Amino acid sequence: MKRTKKERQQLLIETIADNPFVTDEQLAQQFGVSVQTIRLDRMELSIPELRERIKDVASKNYENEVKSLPIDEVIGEIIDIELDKRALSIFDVGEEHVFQRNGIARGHHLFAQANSLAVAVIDDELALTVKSSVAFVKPVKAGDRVVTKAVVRTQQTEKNRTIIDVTSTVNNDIVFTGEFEMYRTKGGNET
Amino acid sequence: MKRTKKERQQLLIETIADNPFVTDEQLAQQFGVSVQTIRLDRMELSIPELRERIKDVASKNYENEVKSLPIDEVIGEIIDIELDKRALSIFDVGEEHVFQRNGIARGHHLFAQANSLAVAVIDDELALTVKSSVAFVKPVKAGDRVVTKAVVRTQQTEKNRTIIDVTSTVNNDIVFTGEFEMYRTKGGNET
DNA sequence: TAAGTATTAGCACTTGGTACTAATACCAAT
DNA sequence: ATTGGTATTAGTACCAAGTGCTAATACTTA
Repeated sequence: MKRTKKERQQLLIETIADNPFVTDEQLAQQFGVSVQTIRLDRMELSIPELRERIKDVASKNYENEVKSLPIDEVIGEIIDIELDKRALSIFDVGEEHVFQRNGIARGHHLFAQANSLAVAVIDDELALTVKSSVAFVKPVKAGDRVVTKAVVRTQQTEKNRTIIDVTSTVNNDIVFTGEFEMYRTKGGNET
Repeated sequence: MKRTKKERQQLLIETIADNPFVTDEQLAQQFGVSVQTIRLDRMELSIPELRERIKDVASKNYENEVKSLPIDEVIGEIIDIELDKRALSIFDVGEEHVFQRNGIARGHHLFAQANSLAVAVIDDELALTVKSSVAFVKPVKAGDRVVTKAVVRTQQTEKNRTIIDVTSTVNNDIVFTGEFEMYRTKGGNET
């Protein structure tokens, strides 16, 4: 037994906070108690039911969501895209993206923006990064607006592979360049 | 009547895109048709039901908020480190790190773990990634535990530069390799 | 007028719950 | 041991917002 209702309820709070998408049934199993117990716990703690929790999360986002991500799964905001040709995204660097010590953006955020864009520009159901070479040319600071451009290379090295050149700039200064070799399911030069 | 199914369906798409929180019943009323008609329309257009739509919005948020790339100093947990020599971290891949479509981890999470580790292993106040070449050798799935090892190359190419080789494995299978060229303020071969 | 599409109706069933009642278990104190 | 109080479990009826299916009706148009 997990000992004392109290402990269980504490755990319940944390579990749900951590993942609001969990059902009573899953919780019951996880804690080795009945579904009813979970329900009672939720009532005592006034934790709403799954659907309400989800709705909360959804509507919370929804307020600032409309502009944030028209296209799924992208770091940064895509502002222009021509599938299989080029794409452009912007990413505003915040305090949370930089090293406290020196205020310089962590490389992986720039990489993430570039990688996301490379995935997005490919007109395919499945695109995966196979290899990539990148250079962090100049430091990027909090407050900078990084404009990233991905250009699909026309000639293909081999079937199912596409090379994408990515360049990121801040105020027209190049801060990052990268070459991404992507795998795709469909060929990628016809259709 | 709103004329032609087609027009109604177009409107339906827009209405739902604009506000995913609307029920079939509300839509039916708004368009002056029956609930069944709305359902048929949704099916033809493959628009999911209210709850699914909300869940989508919610999880989209959830990803952007919590997981896109956590602010944390290090992506993954460092379990062993010898400064300027080697470091080891583990990273448990969750549903939130993968493409919904195919369950494969997004490249930038693996990159982030590797990059973080490369930064961490350097015994310096300031370490920045200058260049990096990486290869995503095998797909990583949700539930996988990625063990990443960073090894500092002994010979230096030039002053203030250090090369780090990073290898990530899942169950001893290599899934990712990378070479990171790091900038550091202090020399880097003494002390 | 007959065929074909579009629309509506109705019913059984599903998920993940609420609300409520009743039974049982457990632990302690008198 | 009996009583009491809390904790837990079980079971029922019900709800929202659907899916899936069948069948009937309406609208159009050749």
